Amino acid sequence: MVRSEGETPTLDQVARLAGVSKATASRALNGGARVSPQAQAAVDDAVRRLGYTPNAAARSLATRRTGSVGLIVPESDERIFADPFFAQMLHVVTRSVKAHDLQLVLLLTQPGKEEQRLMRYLRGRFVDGVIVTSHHRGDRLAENLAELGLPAVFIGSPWTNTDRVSIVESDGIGAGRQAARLLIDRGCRALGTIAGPADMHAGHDRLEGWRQEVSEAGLVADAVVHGDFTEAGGARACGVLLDEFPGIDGIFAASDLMAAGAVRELTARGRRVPEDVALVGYDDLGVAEQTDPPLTTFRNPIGAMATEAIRLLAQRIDEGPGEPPRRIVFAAELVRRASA
Amino acid sequence: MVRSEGETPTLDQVARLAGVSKATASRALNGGARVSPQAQAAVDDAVRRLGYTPNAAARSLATRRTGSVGLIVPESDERIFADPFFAQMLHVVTRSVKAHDLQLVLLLTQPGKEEQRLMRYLRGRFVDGVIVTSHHRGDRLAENLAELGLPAVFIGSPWTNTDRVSIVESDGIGAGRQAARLLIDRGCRALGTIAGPADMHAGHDRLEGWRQEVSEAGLVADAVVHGDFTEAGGARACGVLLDEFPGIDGIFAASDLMAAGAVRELTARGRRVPEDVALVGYDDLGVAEQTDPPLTTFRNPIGAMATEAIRLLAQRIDEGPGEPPRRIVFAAELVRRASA
DNA sequence: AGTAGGTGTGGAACCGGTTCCACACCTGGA
DNA sequence: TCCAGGTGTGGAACCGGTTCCACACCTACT
Repeated sequence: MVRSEGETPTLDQVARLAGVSKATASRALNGGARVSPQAQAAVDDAVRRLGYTPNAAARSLATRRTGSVGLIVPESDERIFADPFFAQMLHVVTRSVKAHDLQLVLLLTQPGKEEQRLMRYLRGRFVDGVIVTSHHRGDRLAENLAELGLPAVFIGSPWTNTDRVSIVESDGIGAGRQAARLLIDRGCRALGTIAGPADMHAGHDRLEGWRQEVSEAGLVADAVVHGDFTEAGGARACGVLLDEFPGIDGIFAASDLMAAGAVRELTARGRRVPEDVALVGYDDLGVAEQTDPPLTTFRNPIGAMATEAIRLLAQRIDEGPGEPPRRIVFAAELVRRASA
Repeated sequence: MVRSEGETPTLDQVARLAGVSKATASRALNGGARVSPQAQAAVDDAVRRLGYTPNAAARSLATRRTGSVGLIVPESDERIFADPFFAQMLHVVTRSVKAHDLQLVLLLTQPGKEEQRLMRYLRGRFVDGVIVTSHHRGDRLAENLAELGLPAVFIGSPWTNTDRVSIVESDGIGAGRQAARLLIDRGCRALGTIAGPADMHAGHDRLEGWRQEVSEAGLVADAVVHGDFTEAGGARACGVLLDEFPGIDGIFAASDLMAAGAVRELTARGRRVPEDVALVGYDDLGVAEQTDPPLTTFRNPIGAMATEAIRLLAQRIDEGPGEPPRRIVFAAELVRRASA
């Protein structure tokens, strides 16, 4: 390389070295429309010799694009690192984002807190758009993002402003119904559920579907305890269920981590799974295979959701705010193992 | 707010609304040196009424600062999400970075691969500096970063160019020695170790320390099997150790995850821990407490390392390349539990 | 031969901030 | 009274790209 260490070459230097104008050099860099083969070659060569890379800030300023998107996760640290859901989510989002040649900026915030700070950041246009996952009832993110006019896609529905942002989600109602149906079909008559946190939409839907199916089958659907999506919380909730409804013989837990806690609690109390109590989980992200017995559960389609979310976001960023927000629902596929 | 939805206000509009020049408005925004109280108040008011936030790209272009730093993790996906080390690292780095009012850009790459793409990104000056963790032997990151002149701090030493970048690490040699000493003191005479991957410096140091202490005690230090820092790999490595050195009575594993695998393998083969084989791990990030028996291990000081790394990085970004790179070593504290 | 239309090209404006510098004004000390 | 020195202020240059537009040139068709 020609340039000396430390100082970064500019487009101006490239253009001079190639013997063309900045305008032509710029065009040559970006696809080469309206550039002669000779000019293109000269620029390519100059770029190589100088080791040139466009300055991100300057390009952003001119194009009004940054080429990066934010992943907003309004969740407490413990949950983020204990729940494979987030690891997996981060994984698939990272991969999808890479496929669109975008950069990912991770924006972890405490739920409810720091929202001002976050909005200030977003208003600065550091990112072209955002993916929001794990949205809670109290957050005003959907509203704030819509007002800001920043392209946003929610993975998992927010509680309000659902018509102002794009949403990609899994069919929690359907999963809840299927779980209940499965337990009923295998002969369970005293059903209970360990639901997700009441302030999260995903858990709410699974509970709602379960309720519907149980009621329609003519059974009572009042054995409901809310957990916090952690294993310990699942064990606790399971304990409460057993105390209040001793005859319980079938449980739907809204996440595998909570189901794993339930297995532990049931085993500790001498109940066999599935003989005494059948158990259905949700997520299938590794945990379900490692419990004893392995869990019958639903495969949370987060790979598909993330891919679709990024696609939607990239499209929205490219096309501008013309199109109305979209909502896409993926079915969660039942995976039968031994627990029910 | 006065402005209409969608369009972002500029400094020019703020200045006009406040009745001052752009220059004065800019000064008022940044600390207010050389600004009269009246002008300051007028600008503050205009900012509030317009809901103004400075445009990141424009500011970056002018100041040659972006206000964000990258976290480079050259590691395969499986390991990143299976090993609590990374979760914890991400957690503490996120927190430290926030304290310095910086933004974190997560840069996950496959080890060895994609380095060109990464360097192109860094040359674009999207970030002011980088933290590198989990460096492998084949990577040329240290060299490339040094040449680029981008402030960089490695958590865990790279293999080469150690004098051209700043390094924060834990004392692997000391830990290896201590582990060996502990096993020897409790009466073990046939020692083995499940070392880390041969291409990672952290594992190398722990092995080296162990070797030194074992040799100095007049014992043979040839029972060495390399694992891959995963649980399955630990179990496998333990199996190999037991096959080749049946009389083994003390093992040092370079990570708790591998130690957990070793516990599983030992138990499966009917060896009691610690009665038949004593076991020492490394990391103490949650896993060590959950094995049966809980692991005697070393507390990997990643909180302290991350804090220090960010401090060093922020300082280097502020002061420019004047100061020479620094190297800081933290001791890993022994945590005694039941396995040794 | 004359013109319509396409192709390369470079000058210059522009994106939205920061900062250098010149200048006006005010204060206090000689 | 004069001047040195400090304080606010605004004009203008600058950061490093992209893109609009005018223009020159060349081809092909009427």
